Amino acid sequence: MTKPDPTKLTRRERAIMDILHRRGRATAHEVLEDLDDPPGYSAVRALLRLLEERGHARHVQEGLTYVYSPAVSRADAKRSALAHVVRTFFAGSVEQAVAALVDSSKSKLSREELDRMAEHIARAKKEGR
Amino acid sequence: MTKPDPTKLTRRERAIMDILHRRGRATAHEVLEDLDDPPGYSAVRALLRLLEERGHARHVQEGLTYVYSPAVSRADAKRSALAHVVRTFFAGSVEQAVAALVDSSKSKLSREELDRMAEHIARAKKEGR
DNA sequence: ACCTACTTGCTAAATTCTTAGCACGTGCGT
DNA sequence: ACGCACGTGCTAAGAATTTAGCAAGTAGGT
Repeated sequence: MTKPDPTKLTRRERAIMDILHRRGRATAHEVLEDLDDPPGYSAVRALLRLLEERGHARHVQEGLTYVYSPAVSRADAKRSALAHVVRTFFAGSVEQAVAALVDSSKSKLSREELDRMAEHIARAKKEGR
Repeated sequence: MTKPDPTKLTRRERAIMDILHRRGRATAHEVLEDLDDPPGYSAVRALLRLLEERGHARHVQEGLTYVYSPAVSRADAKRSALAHVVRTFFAGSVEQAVAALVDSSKSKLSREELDRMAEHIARAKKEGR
């Protein structure tokens, strides 16, 4: 089982994989809907087939149509996406990334969310002892 | 001034922009060093020229050689990279992203870092009142 | 049973990326 | 002043991608 490397994806492939990750699962039509600058329907189908062939996506047949989803677990995808951003833009510092995340949407964060984050960090502190 | 859209980058272009962001500034040779699966030197130079032409990068001449850097401010780049990941993998929830970030490297985070994060959140809570 | 509306697979052409190579310019050591 | 080592710009060929279109199959309504 060779793990698919997301950095080797083509531009369109990347766009499609993002949609798959965002929605969890999607048909060719749904992917098409979400694409910026959308190509034809056949093009989307061809790309989905390719992605599956290369191990980035899977599909399940539902009635007559294929429903695609990412081949890697959501958890792994999250981890590696975050790791990449942290490494690329924050010199590997998780602390800085968290700070930026909080600042970037300070106004949109409810008191409850902030409390839960604080709690989460407190818990990490305990465990890490 | 139309802002360059990072999602429209080609695979190699993306790889190069990541290096530029990571290093802040780099010559063609440095970019080449950092590339996985490196192409020829001319290829790198050509790509850098293209990136500049399309507004993704700039260069400064230093002695005889060009030193490239990303065209957008580091702050903007961070913001949009994070926003993209949060939207794609965390259904827009900053809280979940922060949790994943903390969990993903629990063991590597020092007590001091955790304290500073907690402090940062506390401050956000105050301001948001 | 047939027609319509939908699906998929596949092929091959069009477009876009990617690359190497050549021409030329600049600074430095001899 | 010359030659060498290094830089850039450009062009055009090669590789890879993206795309549309056609053939065929399935379900459902009439």
